[in-house]
Amino acid sequence: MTLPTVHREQLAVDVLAAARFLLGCLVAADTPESTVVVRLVEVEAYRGADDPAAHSYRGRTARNAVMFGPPGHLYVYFVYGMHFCANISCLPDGQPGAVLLRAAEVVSGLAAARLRRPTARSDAELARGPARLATLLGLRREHNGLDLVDPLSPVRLLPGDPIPAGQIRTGPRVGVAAAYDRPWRFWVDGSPAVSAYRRHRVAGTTRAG
DNA sequence: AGGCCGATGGCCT
DNA sequence: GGCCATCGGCCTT
Repeated sequence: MTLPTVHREQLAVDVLAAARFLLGCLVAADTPESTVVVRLVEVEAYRGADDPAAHSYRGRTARNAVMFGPPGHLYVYFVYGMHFCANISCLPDGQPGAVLLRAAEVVSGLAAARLRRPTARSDAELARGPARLATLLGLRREHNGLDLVDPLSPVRLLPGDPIPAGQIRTGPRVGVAAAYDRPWRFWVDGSPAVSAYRRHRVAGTTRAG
């Protein structure tokens, strides 16, 4: 028998189409004890070529190199000195783009998930927010570049039940200052795991001393 | 329910 | 040196 798989060419598409495609897909992450599986319910699209908010907008660097590579790979970055966030590369090899994984619902491995996110006060909070989701899946620097389409990978992207188009909502990306009005955030209407919209923090509020 | 703020380090100018 | 694709705690409505 063969397990259902996501095909790389399904991600070799524009970031907006890839974002819609990824809603409802599953991500499976192995732990030593078990496997945690989540269902994606909120994502954001970032396109290197013409999107000032994308990490790849100003060209290729060591950090954003995965965004320029083949689709279906994990782009993990470190932000605010303490959090990791995870993206899936898309667009054909050579064209920079990625979809940020913002929120998910736990499908299986709930006990392991709760251990990884002990501060969550409800199961809906386990993976509500990109850093929380990365923590739940155990994603860190060493997972950067991982091939999510490889069935032998410790973190895998799997197809889920498709989300009916009428259940997909769009709006501006959370916490993004550049190109703040682009409705490139996509989420599943009614999911309790979808994070609330927050505008980016206004500049000039940090104090010296 | 929503705003404000501190923590904390890598990346880029 | 400033800016972050954030979170959690504390405060005010």
